[in-house]
This record gives sequence, structure tokens and C-alpha cells, in this order.
Amino acid sequence: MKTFIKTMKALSDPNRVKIVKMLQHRSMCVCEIQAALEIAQPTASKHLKLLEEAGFIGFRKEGLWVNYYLETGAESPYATVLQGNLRHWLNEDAQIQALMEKLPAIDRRTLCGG
Amino acid sequence: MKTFIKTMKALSDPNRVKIVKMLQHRSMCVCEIQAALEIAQPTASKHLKLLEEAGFIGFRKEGLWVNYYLETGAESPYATVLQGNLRHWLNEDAQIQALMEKLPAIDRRTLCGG
DNA sequence: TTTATATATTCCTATTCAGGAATATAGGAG
DNA sequence: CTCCTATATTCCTGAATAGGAATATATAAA
Repeated sequence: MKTFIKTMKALSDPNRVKIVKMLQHRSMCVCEIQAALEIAQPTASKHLKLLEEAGFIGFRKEGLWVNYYLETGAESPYATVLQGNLRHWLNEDAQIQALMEKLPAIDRRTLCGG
Repeated sequence: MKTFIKTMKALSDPNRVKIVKMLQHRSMCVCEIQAALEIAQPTASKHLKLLEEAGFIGFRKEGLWVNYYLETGAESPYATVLQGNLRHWLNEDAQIQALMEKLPAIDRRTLCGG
């Protein structure tokens, strides 16, 4: 039950849903996610931590950057199923579409270590 | 997005998850749900309202009783899919199993208008 | 070492939310 | 009508949560 609730809560925030949708397209570092969502850096970090604890995402450190990616393995059965649903859910949503349109312009080299 | 978030939040509380699981077995009135979850009557009413607004459940008034039932139609596509998942999710959960075991003894005639 | 930078953590604030007591509403029974 | 009962709503309290500023940590460069 606890795991299930944690999974549901992870997807109970629009910014976290957006992060999952973005990571379904490509891996991103924190500063890219921060820029895409137009939120403060600590806010981005905390959302990412929550998603990671719920089994949705993982990360790899690459120098100063921390690259977050979609967790594909069966870390959490609930997360796995919901990720599958999110592949087709919300694709028509205005916020998601606007986000996806500006995603190509989001590049860590422009944002941080340019 | 708003609809999706509402759906996720509806399942972000253990008592609401339990209500959905119970209603998957049979329809219940408020006093039965209150007794099964051992919560106050206003608490039960508020959980039911949230689940109803998220499209998970519906209700029919039958005299003084209000009978809540699982919404089977496509009220909400998200709710429909999650209800399907919940058919097999959490069946091994200790809390859910304990709840299901005491469910047969919960009867509105014993609880209210006996 | 010192400096710079990307990220994580701490701390605080405002909002949300679960819980229940008290109250209001609705629909019988008499 | 009055009384009773099942449910809904209001009101309040305490806990959880999203947000960001300030700070700490970690890693690279000089």
C-alpha cells in the first residue's frame, strides 16, 4: 500500500508529470529540467528526488552534471504501468504540447557550461 | 492535465484506495464504508465526494441511504484504466486483505436502520 | 591549494489536505 | 406539522507539500 500511495503521489503534481513526459523523449540534467519548467533549481531537485524514490526515474553523474533518465526496468510495477499509460496520455494536453515544442531548444551547453 | 491530476490525487490516500477496492466487490452506503474503514462519517462523505468528482464512483439515493457504486462507464478514461489495474493490484496487501475479510460482516441493516 | 559551477539540502512560508466535532440538509415515520 | 435518522457541509486543527532563498556539497579547472 505504501509503495502504491507513493507512486500515486509522485504523479499528483503537474511539474512531476511533465518531467516524466520529458524524460520519455530524452534524458536531461537538472538545469535543463529547471529551464524547461521555469522553476527554481531546488524545486527541480526535489521533484526529481521524489520521482526517483517512486521508481520512475534514475540518474547518472557525469562530471558536474547529473543526468536523469526514465527508469525502464521493473523498479516499481506501479510506476512501470503508469509510464506505459503516460506514453499516450496527455499528448493532446496544451501544457504538455507547449513544453514539447520548446524542448528542442533546451540544451545544457547553452544553459550551463556553455 | 487538471483531470489527470485530480485522478491521481484521488488515489493518493489509503482510505480512498480502500473504498475503490471495496466497491469493486459490492455497492455500499456511507455508513457501511464508515464502519469498514473505522472513520468518522464526515470523513467518509468527503472521501466519497472526491472519488465521485474524479469519476471513480457514482451514487444513487435510496430513501435515507445513499448507495455508492463503482462507475463502470467511461466517465474518466484515467479512472477507468486505474480501476482495471486495481482489480489485481494490492490484492496481496495486508491492509486490503484484512478489510476484505471483515467486509461480509458489514451490513447497513446491522449498522443503521436495524 | 583556491575558484567556479552544477546539484543537493536546509530552512521558512503559504497552501493543501485528512481528520473529526458541530451543524445543516434530506427524506422517511408518526 | 414534529421527530428521527442517514448523509452532506461547515469549521477548525494538525500534518503534509510546493515553492524559493540561503546554504552545503561535490566535482572540475586553474
